[in-house]
Amino acid sequence: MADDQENRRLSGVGSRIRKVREDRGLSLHELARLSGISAPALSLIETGKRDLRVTSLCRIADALRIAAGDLVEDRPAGAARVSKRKGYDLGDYT
Amino acid sequence: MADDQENRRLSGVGSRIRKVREDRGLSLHELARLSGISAPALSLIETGKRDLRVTSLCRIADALRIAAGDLVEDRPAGAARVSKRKGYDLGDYT
DNA sequence: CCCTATTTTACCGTTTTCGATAAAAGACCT
DNA sequence: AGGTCTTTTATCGAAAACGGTAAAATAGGG
Repeated sequence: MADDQENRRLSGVGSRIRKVREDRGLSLHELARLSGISAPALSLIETGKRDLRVTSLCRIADALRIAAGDLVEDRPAGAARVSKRKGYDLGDYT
Repeated sequence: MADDQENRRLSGVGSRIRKVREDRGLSLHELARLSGISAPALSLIETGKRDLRVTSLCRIADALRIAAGDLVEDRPAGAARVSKRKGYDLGDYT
């Protein structure tokens, strides 16, 4: 762990959460009440210092009324999302 | 915990992982090697018995070459995804 | 400056993930 | 029947999440 790539992932998740929360005009304490996750824990999550569990992610997403998938990746609101794949052409997989 | 809604969520995540893995023709052991998550752990995850961490979800998604967000929610491959938002009109938030 | 609200950080105790390993259970084939 | 591959389940120990609480920072407003 302390992997650099994973840190970036968690930071991305955290900043996305923070962004939406601030858009909603919510404080950490309010989001804590809505999501059932304590404010200190939320702080760690939003700053990318905690590797949260999937159910926690979903609780936060529900509280923010956003799709949980939109928190784990940068997904421009109305993105087209074509080509998830059709005929899998994945390289080596060795 | 043992919340019913969360169990459904985890089951959904697990079955989505399993589906993609089988589409790729991978065994649990192979996915374990690709993702760095042990086969027993993967078994628990795919059967919805474990609340995995976000970084684990991402490692699995990377190994399967799929977007991590597509694992946490049912997102029909080429879905339009309109209207994630426009002007937030969320009800009470009390 | 003081006061208040918000956020961050630290500590503690409980719970849970996770890898490793092993064993049990299935599935499929000859 | 055996054999092999796959999946599930169990147990163990380490690491980490999480809530709670409390204490520091960090803002903003008067």
